[in-house]
Order: sequence, then structure tokens, then C-alpha cells
Amino acid sequence: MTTKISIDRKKEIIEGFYELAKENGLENTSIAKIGKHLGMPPSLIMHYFPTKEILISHLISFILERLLKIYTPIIKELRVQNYTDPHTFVDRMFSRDWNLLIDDGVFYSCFSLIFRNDRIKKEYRNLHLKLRENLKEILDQDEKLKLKNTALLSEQIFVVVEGAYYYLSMIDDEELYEEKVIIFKNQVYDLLKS
Amino acid sequence: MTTKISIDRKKEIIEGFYELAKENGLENTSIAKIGKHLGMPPSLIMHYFPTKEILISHLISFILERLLKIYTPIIKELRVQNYTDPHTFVDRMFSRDWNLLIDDGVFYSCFSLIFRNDRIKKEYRNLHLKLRENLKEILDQDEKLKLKNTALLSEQIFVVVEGAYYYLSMIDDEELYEEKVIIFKNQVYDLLKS
DNA sequence: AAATATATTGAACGATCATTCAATATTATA
DNA sequence: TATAATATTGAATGATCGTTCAATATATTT
Repeated sequence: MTTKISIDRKKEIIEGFYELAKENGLENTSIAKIGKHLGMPPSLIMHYFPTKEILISHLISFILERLLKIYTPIIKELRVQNYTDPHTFVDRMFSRDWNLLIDDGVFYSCFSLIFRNDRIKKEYRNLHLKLRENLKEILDQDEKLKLKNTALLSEQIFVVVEGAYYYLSMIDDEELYEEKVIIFKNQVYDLLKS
Repeated sequence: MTTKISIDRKKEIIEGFYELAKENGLENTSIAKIGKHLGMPPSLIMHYFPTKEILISHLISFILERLLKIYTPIIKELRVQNYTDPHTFVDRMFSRDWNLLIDDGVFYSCFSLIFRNDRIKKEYRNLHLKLRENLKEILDQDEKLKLKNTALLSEQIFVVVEGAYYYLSMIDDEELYEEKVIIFKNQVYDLLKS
């Protein structure tokens, strides 16, 4: 039986890890630093997470769960209204809430680990499959899309969204950024129209 | 005046760095390991690259230059023929040559550094702008696209390509992988048609 | 050939890394 | 309340990190 203290401490450690990784980068965040940040000895961290690999693995689960959360309120909304304009969904996907929810630097640092860790790769894959399934559900509610292959559509939409996020993360100029966002939003709308 | 030896050594070191990063991950590749791999003391590496930050910066330049090289043969081909079917270009972009040219793990590891290093971010941004300009040039040669906004089209195509590469890197199943590639290729063809 | 510049070596630095362990404090169970 | 389980501490481990430096070898210039 896992105690309440154990659960709380684990959560505390992972969140502290995330905060430091966000501030200094994943590769610059050590167990000693996390301990200092949280006011506990490194040995306590290792009591709950026996190796750093396990610790990182939990950080990734934490991030991916958070990311999934941006969708659940929309899904709920959808269930209540029995209809949701897909444009609302698209707007939400390109909104800044997303960035607020999870730091891009940490996200991509963790992502880059998929290439040498199959468990992490699988976890990332599962998230992306879930995201696509969720979008499909939403599209299926739309009368106008009744004859469409919504699974395919969902796939096509996400490839634009993910490509856009990747590309936009390199752009500093605010004006240019907004300009590009409009382009990619329209690209998604075109997919919904065609 | 930079000597020939100096140039060769620098290249040797960067390539050794790349090889080890490909094998063990960027974050697990130290100067000592590079030295061991190349049979030279770490102090020699630091003679040519005074800090590790500078070394990483050169690795990134190396990678991005390599990536750009996948386009130049097509551009040349285009100049000779005075016409190139954009489909050839699209096929090339989704081909495995790309992966052969540069390791995805190293590429994304380096990419994740843009979020805390403005010089690296700028370098990545410049590459992506160049890629788009190159594609625009190619599209401009196509008679059928004469009335099109080729700059916009290039942007839209690349967002699909980059989103696809991101997503496909999570997929292990060969059959599923090929299935998805077809979807994304068609998505690009649709952009060229519309 | 002498003088100068560059290339290369190998040992050493303190800092930090993930991890271990035995001791103590706290909490839960009997 | 006694016993057992868990939580927490702090010191210590060897390994590895990036970096420095003085010495030597090799190449280039005068």
C-alpha cells in the first residue's frame, strides 16, 4: 500500500524537477539541484525514485498527462452541448494556453529521448494517438462532416498543428508569429472545408 | 591565418562528436569520450574549441549544413532542366535519404537547445527560412503554379513535412509508417492542386 | 639554421554527478 | 504501548565532468 505521504512527496519532487528543467534545461537539472530547490537531501529523492532514469520517466508521464488535459475540457463541453464548432477547437489548439500548460523546451528535450528509449517513445506515441482520437470524436459530432473520413481528417489536422508548433517555436518576432499562426489556422480550416 | 591542420582537426572532432552523439545521445557525449574515440587527449579538443558551448555550436552548424545539402542537388537539377515536377521534390522530402543524412535523435536534441540559446535558435530559424525559399524557387519554375502564391504554398508544404517527420519518428511499425507517409504525401499534393 | 608559431601531450584541478548506506525520526499497526 | 514500517537525514562513495597548464614535439617563417 502506497502511503499518502509517499504520493505527495513524489508529486512534489516531479513538479520541482519540472520547474528546474523549465528554468535551466533538462540536461542541467541534477538530483542534487532538485533536492536543494525543495529543501531535501538527494537521498530522499532516490528513496522515491531509485534511479534518475525512473525519475525522468515520471517527469515525462507528468508532462504528457498535462498536455492531454488541454483537451478534456473541450470534450466535456462537447458532451453537454452535443455539438461543438471545430473552429473553436482549432482556435484552442493554436492558443497560448498550450504554451502556458507545458514548457516547449522541456517538452522537446523529453521528446528527443524517444530515439534511444523505447518506453519513452511508446509513451509519446500513445499520447499522440489519444490526441487524434479525441479530435476525431469532436469532428464526428459535426453535421457538416458527416460524410467525411474523420480519422484521416484528424491525422491531417494534427500534422499541421504539430508542424506549426515546431516551426513557430523558432520565431521571436511577435508580429511575424501572429502572421504565421493565421496562415496555419487557415490551412486547417481548408482541410475542414474541402 | 588558419592552417590546414587546424581545419582538418576541427572537422575530425566535430564529426567524431556527431558519431558519438548519434550512438549515445548528445547529453551523454563528453569531451573526454570524444577524445578517447578519436585517440587524442581532451586538451587537444579544447585547444580547437575553447568551451563545450562552442563545440556544440559547431556541431549544430555541421548538422544544419548537412541538412541543407539534401536540397542543393535538386536545385541544380532544376537549373539544368529548367523545369522540375514538384512531385519529385515532395517524394524526395519524404524519402529515407533524409534520415540517412542526419540522425533524428541528434537533430531534435540540438533543436531542443533553441529554447535557452538565442544563437542556436537563430541558426535553426535561418535554416528553415532557407528551406522555404528553396522550395519557393522550385515551385516558381512550375507553369501550373504560375498564378499561385508560391511563398505561402512553400510555407504550407513545409509545415506538413515537418509535422509529418515529428509524428513519424514515433512510429515503429513499418507498415503503419508507410501508410502514414502516403497520407501526408497526398496532403501535400492536395496543396499543390487546390 | 635560428626563431617563432602552432600542434600535441599528459597530468592535474575542483566541481558536480548519480548513488549508497547507516543512523535517526516519524508514523502506522499490533 | 510495543513493534514494525516508512520517512528523513547527512555524510561518503567513486566516476566523470569541463577546463587549465606547463612541457614537448612539429611545422612555418625569418
